Amino acid sequence: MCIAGRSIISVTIKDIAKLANVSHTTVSRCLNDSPLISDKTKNRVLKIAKELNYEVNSSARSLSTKKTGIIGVIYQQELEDFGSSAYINELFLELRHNLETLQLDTILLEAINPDTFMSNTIRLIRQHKVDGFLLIHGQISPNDITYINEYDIPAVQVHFKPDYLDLNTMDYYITDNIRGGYIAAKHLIERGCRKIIALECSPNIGKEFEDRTTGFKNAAKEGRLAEEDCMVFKMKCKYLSAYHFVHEHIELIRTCDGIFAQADILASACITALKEHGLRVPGDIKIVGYDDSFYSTLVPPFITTIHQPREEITVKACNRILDLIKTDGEEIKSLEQEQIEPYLIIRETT
Amino acid sequence: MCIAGRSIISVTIKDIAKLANVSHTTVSRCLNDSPLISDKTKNRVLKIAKELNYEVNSSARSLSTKKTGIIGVIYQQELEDFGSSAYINELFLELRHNLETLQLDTILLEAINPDTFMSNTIRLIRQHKVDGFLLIHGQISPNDITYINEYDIPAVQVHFKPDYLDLNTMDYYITDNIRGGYIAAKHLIERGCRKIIALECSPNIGKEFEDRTTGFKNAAKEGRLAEEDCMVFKMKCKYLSAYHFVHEHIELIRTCDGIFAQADILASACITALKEHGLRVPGDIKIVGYDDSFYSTLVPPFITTIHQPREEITVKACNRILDLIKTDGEEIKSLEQEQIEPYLIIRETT
DNA sequence: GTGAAAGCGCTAACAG
DNA sequence: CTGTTAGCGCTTTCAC
Repeated sequence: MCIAGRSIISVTIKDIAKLANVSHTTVSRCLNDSPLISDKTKNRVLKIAKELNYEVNSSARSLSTKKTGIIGVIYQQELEDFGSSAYINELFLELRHNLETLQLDTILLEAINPDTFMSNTIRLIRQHKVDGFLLIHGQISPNDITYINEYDIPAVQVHFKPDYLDLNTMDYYITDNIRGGYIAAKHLIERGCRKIIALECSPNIGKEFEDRTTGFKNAAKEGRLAEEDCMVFKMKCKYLSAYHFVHEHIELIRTCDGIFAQADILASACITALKEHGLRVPGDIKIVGYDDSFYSTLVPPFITTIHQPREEITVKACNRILDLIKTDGEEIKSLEQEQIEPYLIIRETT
Repeated sequence: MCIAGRSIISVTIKDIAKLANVSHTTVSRCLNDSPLISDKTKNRVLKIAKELNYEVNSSARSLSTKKTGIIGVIYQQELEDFGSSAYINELFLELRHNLETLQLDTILLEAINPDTFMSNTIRLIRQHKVDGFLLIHGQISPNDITYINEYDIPAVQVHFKPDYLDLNTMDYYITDNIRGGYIAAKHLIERGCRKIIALECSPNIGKEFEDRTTGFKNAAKEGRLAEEDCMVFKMKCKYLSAYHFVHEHIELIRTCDGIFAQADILASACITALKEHGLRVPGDIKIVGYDDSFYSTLVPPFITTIHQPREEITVKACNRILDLIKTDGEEIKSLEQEQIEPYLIIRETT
């Protein structure tokens, strides 16, 4: 099937114009649903467009509108380890999905090109390759942020909020980690725990884990646990770290009745290791995880955990970026900085 | 920092041309390292370009070259479950990384738009939004394949090879699953196993798992195992499936000395469940997994497994797609269809 | 309501 | 070796 000798793969508005006996300008207006055009011609043109299976040439449109319909999603290289970043990956897929719903395509990249060490963020902006950014990155470079702010590039920070920056100028949707830690500890205490260990992930990304510990301590104080009965241990967010921790501190752990693991993967490791020492969960010791990632329902007993409100975060972030792109700095946009509350999901480990 | 009153963010070749006292054509040639230009002007122009921090406007370039520098990577929606698709995700990140090394950006999408149920593949082609595709998808629609073939869109199938299609027209890099199954079983037999259970993942994507079973049986026959001593059980590729399987068939399993789990996650589940029944791995029963995903080194004992040659596959696929894009159907391209051999990694479960 | 014409930033054919 | 010119496909004034 060919139009004027050229394969159907590249139908242009001129082709449609010819068949509809109008100018290509009119076709363009029809396709963009301009109010200038009469319904009659609009319908006729759209029908032909459909018949020809027309799709806009996005380069051409971009060149003239300066919009690409593409969002750059920046992720953190170090999180490539899918084991310890299950939640981030779930987050990413949700973002991509939501963007698609909003008719936006997604370019995924690391902040830094691993070969040239140049900023991908800045490159994409200068190349006009994306309309904006979603940043799932706890340690984005200050340069990038400055650049984004200076040129007023639409961008929203998702999940992470780098604490080394003054982010007064950038939108973000993050979770309330203090609250999450608080809920977790409070739940343990309500279940009767009086001596609790918190497993804090380290290194800290932003203050994510530190905050969870803060919340944990707040609840402990509120529940009148003695200082020495709420201990905090830092470790890498890896299965083996928690696994070895349990083996190395088993005597201490035997004297405890609760563990707050700041990631489900750590909770899962604890359960396995405890089992090897003959300790029962939740009989001998109760455990609360964090994230509500797939780890929490991988092996029985399923893990009581803090649900990260990914649905809300991703939907809001995607809608927001779309807004920013559309208004494009016309109106002075107010800042959207929201901290969304996580909540407890009770399963079998408490 | 502004050039002619416009912010540095949009430096064009005309800006450079003015400063260098040449035509914009010359600038374009310099930037593209044309042999037509004298070294002297080339150096001068490039220096200025660098000073101005010039980056090409990719829409403009695309419009005129019909190349976008973007590859569409199509993944399978059902694989969103990161638990049971650890390997695919590792594969994807490697692909993205390699593409970036080749100066290609990556748009990630599902084959079908989940809202409109239209083909994303075809949309992107018609919109001229990508130069080609990498397909990590076992069940890509015949329509998409037909379209890709008909219009000669660069595309290479990675890891999967849909068996319902005549793929004589498309490049692919896949792994030899029959070989993988064979190696796994042979290793068990060499370690002294005489009664082995194979856990086959189902549903089958392509013939991936079926092939592994075929290889398994070949090795069993070669090792003179009795028919009834090499059993095959099908199950979902989920942790819990294998976990429950062990509990439900523990009496049978006690009579066995080897398990070939067709995914590391299944192997991991088996180990946990066996431990709960007091069976030791590898003492009482030996286990070989598949994929060499992060699951295989998550919990001790680390899993002996079949390494999927992801490095080779991804590098070859990315280089190939770049080739296809460059030559752009000029030369009649020969078909690249390679089946790459997986290999055994011995760890602690055998 | 519709069309003619200009322009987005780049590449490429053609001329010199 | 370099410049002039046209054109990629679309949107957007401006005129009618």
